[in-house]
Amino acid sequence: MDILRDKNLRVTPFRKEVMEIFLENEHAISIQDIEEALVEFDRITLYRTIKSFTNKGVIHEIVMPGDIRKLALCDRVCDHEEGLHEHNHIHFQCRMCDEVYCVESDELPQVKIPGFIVEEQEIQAKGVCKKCKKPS
Amino acid sequence: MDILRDKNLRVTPFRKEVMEIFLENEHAISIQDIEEALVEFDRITLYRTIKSFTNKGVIHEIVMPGDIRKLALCDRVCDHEEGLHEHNHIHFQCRMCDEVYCVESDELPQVKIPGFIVEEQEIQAKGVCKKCKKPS
DNA sequence: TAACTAAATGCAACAATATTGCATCTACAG
DNA sequence: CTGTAGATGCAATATTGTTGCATTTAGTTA
Repeated sequence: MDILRDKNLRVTPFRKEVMEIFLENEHAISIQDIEEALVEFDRITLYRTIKSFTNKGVIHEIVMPGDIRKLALCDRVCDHEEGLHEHNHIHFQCRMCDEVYCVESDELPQVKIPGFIVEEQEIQAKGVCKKCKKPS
Repeated sequence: MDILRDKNLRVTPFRKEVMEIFLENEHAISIQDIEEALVEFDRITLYRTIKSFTNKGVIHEIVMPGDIRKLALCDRVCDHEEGLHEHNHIHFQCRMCDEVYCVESDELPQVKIPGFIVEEQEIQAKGVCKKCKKPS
């Protein structure tokens, strides 16, 4: 739970539970996933916990086409500050298992749009994930 | 209103009004934008209208980081079927005016992820739009 | 280890957003 | 002009997220 302490977030039993859930999953999870994983909890506290985690850069929000909203730990693939996503960080959704993963791309070329100044870009990809490609 | 008729959607006064709003704006609009533009309306009908339009490919939904949900006409930049977005279609949000645009990129290279099969990709960009870059 | 304090929690109440069922109406095909 | 599938509008309800406030607690300091 040093992740929390490092970000100046108090380590409470509830926050530990929530962190466990994130650490157990290697893919991004939804708020519903968290709610289902918790045995007993207060919704308001959960929402505030998520907000704290997001503000401090412990987790980040992922929005995919089709109203899919997920959360994922930040330090897995990036080390962002205040919503900035650098590196070759891509959000990938598998069409077989539907899971969303934060992955790194080999190369991530900068997009150009005539007349527009592009400062940040985020790529969302769909296809088949590593697991579904070659089932264990 | 041939757009609607072509997609086998009945042309009703309400749908005409909604279409007008889409046609008046060259950027994507939110449900709230539509609600504000309508003088008097039934929310349920509006939601159902949006759902019909989306299902038939008249409009498409755009989800941007930060819980930003917008709607835009499809035929402007793409000719998709059932949520498939092909072409060099990019969703761009201006950090000055906050508007979201559907734009085309010069080139849009295919992203590669080791171990994953990438079939589709969508790019969300942020920066400064054409209008804010050089104010009229 | 005891006490303090800012941070976190949990309850109640609320606000905003979206959906379902059903009766009525209407666009448009024949 | 008429029939009917599709669209509308109302009521009721579900889902999702927020605010205020009193209470508790993590982590610091004495």
